[in-house]
Amino acid sequence: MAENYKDTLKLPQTAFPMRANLGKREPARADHWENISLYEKIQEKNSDGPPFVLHDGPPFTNGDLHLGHALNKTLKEIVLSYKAAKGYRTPYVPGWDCHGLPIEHKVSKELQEAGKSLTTAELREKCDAFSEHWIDVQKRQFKRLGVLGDWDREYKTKNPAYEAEILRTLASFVDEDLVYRSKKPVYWSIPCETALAEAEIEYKDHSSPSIWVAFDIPDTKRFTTNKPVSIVIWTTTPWTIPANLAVAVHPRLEYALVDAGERVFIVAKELVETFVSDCGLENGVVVETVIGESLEKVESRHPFIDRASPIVLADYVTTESGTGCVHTAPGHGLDDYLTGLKYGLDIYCPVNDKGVYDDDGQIPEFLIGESVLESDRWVPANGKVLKALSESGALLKKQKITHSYPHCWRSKTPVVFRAVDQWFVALDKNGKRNKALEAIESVNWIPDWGKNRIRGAVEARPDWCISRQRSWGVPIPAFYDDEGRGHLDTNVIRGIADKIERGGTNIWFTNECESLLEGIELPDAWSGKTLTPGTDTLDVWIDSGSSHFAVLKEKDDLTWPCDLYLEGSDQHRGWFQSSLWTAVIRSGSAPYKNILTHGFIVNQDGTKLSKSEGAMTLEHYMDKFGADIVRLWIASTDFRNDVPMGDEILKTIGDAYRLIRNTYRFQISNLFDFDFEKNGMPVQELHALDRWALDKTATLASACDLAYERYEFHRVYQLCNQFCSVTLSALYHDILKDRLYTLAENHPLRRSSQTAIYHIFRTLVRVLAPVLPFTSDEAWSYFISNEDFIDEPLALQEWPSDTTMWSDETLSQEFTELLAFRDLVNEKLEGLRKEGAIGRSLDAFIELTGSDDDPTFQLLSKYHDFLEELFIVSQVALTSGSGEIAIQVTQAEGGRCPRCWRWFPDLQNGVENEQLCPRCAEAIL
RNA sequence: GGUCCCAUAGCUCAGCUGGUUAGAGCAUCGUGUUGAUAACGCGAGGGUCGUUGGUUCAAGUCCAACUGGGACCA
Repeated sequence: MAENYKDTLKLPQTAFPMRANLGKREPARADHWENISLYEKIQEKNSDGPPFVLHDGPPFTNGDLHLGHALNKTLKEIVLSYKAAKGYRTPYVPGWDCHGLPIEHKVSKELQEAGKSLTTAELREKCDAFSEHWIDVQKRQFKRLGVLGDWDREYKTKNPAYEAEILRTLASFVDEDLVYRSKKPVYWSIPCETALAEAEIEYKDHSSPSIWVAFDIPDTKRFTTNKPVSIVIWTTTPWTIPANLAVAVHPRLEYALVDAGERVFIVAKELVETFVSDCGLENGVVVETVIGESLEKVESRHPFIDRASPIVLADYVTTESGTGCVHTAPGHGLDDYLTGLKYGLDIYCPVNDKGVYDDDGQIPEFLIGESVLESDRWVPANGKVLKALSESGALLKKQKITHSYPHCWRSKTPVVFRAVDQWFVALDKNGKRNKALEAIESVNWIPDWGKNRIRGAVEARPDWCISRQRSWGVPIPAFYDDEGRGHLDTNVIRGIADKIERGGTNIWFTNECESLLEGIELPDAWSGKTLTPGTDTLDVWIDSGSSHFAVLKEKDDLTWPCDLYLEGSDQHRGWFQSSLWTAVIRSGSAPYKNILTHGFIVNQDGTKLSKSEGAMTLEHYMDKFGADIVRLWIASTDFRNDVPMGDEILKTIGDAYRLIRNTYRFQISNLFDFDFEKNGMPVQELHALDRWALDKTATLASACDLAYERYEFHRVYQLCNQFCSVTLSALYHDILKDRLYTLAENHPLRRSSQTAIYHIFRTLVRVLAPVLPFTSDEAWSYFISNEDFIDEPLALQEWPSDTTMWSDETLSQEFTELLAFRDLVNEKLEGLRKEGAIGRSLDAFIELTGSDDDPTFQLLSKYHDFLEELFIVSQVALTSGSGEIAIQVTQAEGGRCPRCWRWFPDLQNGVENEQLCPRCAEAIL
């Protein structure tokens, strides 16, 4: 019976499951790797290899990982895994970015909702715990993703030793005399007496006065009119008028002089009509127009303070509302501030922490002590300013306006914008900016446009504001005297850094001044002063920007500069830049040799990920699809551009994954009775088909090698995908089935093919391991011992090196031709199949007629004995003739061998009287 | 609004320094097989290379503008 013959076949056997069940099974493998200290073993294996140091950009520790994290970390992992396979020593110290507003904000909010109010030190404890919690979570999720690293030596920006290094970076800035104190406007909550960050602002509707104010221009001779001329501004914050230092116009806008009878007003030409009607100047007539540019530096006078208010140019001026002439108070607006810097204006802010006007010698007496806190009712400051404007004849019109206005998230009151003293780093001093630009040149930027991007960022960056009025960060060890002047000293910073290294930054918030400074030599200039420690913290970009000092220079096995930073392209302005500045200032050169950037995850249609999709955690994807699927998806895209994600893409990746998995499985299962030591054959002795397959494998390995080298992982994906589906599944494996299943166990052809499969598997699994570590390692375990886990995981295997010996150019060309001919045969077979004459190709007989002079026919003749296998048919006859090669396909005649299913002319075909073909008869002896 | 980046079949990618009818895999459709079987084979259809101009004997490939998308900044 036929079934009995099936039992005599060498059918594939393996315990390697067809169904991956990755979501469930991967965690065990990740655990296994950890249990056997795989990372350490890899390091040990390559301990004498050349170093390749990738410095990890630390993720922020405030939530579950999402796909963006996976993208970044997987790319790093692929690089390192490949480099390790190539014999490089690849120490990898993962890091965590712990300080910062989002955490402080979240924690504060929770405390507020619980009705608790804590001291700064207590708040910081909570932030620390919050951050620590997410470090644990994220670490677990990264390990689940298959990220191998030195997790025991991870770095945290909140570690005391790290914090000390941050302060030493600051000290190096002070050494170079780059740090200075100046004002800059920030959002300010008056009831809370604190600065607010963008994230702490809530926008709500608010009713404000809306006023038109005329600033007289004394020099009327420059205009054709001889009436008094005023330039008109429009504002909704009357209380900032006392701080007005300029009026901004757009350089390329046209401005009109509107004659309203007794006076002439300047407003943007486009807005004349609305201005005239808003201010009820019915008789207004345009008598002259000038271009904005020509008004630059023309002097106007402050309406009630004896002070010039020059006209300045600014690109941000629009004609969407107002008059096209913008009231400019550098101490009360960011645009105004930048314009102020540009024109060398004072960053003037007469409003103190409590939101009232200080007596600074300029503020009119009637305003001193008045609060500028906005409310929907009477605001004393606004009222008195309006009164003064009105009395001086500058107030053309006032009305109420309701608009969206920033409010404090905590006190729910309107916030003000006010300049407060900040610490800055002068970036142009001592040629630092040029140094930074030079350092950029020494770095290899991938893709190359990255250089332009960071160059633009470095060139355009204003002086670095490094102070924040926050709690969850590294304190700036500045001391303030009785007059409020801030003092920073390099010795003191270093002394404090040493203390913080031992006791953590909390000492700054808990210890008394004396104990902080105890044992530290103070500069002479500080003597005799009563000092108070400041409460500002450092910009967190100094935190992460100091990582190369705190990590690369602190650990002996790492290098400074390192070989590679690999982050999203947004870091050109962020971490790449902050790291560059700290390195250039403190060490004179860039901390990295190569910068590789990736794009961002977008929807399949190319649009930004919506909130709900973006909020989907990495764990969700790993549980549902598997880490290897996530990783394969990442490898499948050209990550230098946007990385699309969607259901269709996930499905495609799933299909590609199954193709690879089944390829592994087919190979493993057909080696069940193969022992390379005993049954392996020398490559030269292998059958041509097998040598061809090895040639293809060699090509694949070298192409993938190059692709990895160039960080073009999508090429690895494409190459392997095509290799599995075309070279193997459709050709090599399909042809091999007959040999492997039906020939006698030790038949040379069978062993030849098994030898090739053995080599191919070892190569393929190694090539794909950086992308698919779980599945590749799983397959490797089954390949080695037919068990799920082994002690020598795949990651300890070297990159395949014997592949170059498999190349065979002549054979490759011959096969290219044979395979092209095979396509023609297949077309014919399909025709016969459509007619219903045959089912499987094995049912066919092929007669080829061609000229003996025809090179293709000669080639076919050379491989005559192999053609049946190549075409997977029962018989192939070659007949000499003339002209083009004719392909005659007919149904095979005679009988079908019940064991191998091939047809033989002299075989009886009948269930009753079964008869085997000679080959099979021999095989089952 | 500014700077930078991207744009080739339904999807993911090739297409080098411009040169014959633009390629691959997957997906789709049809079909065979049931000895890789929640697997595998065979065949077929599918793109005016985002749009519009320009340079050139010749452009997916160079230039410009525009459109759409993304990153950063404002």
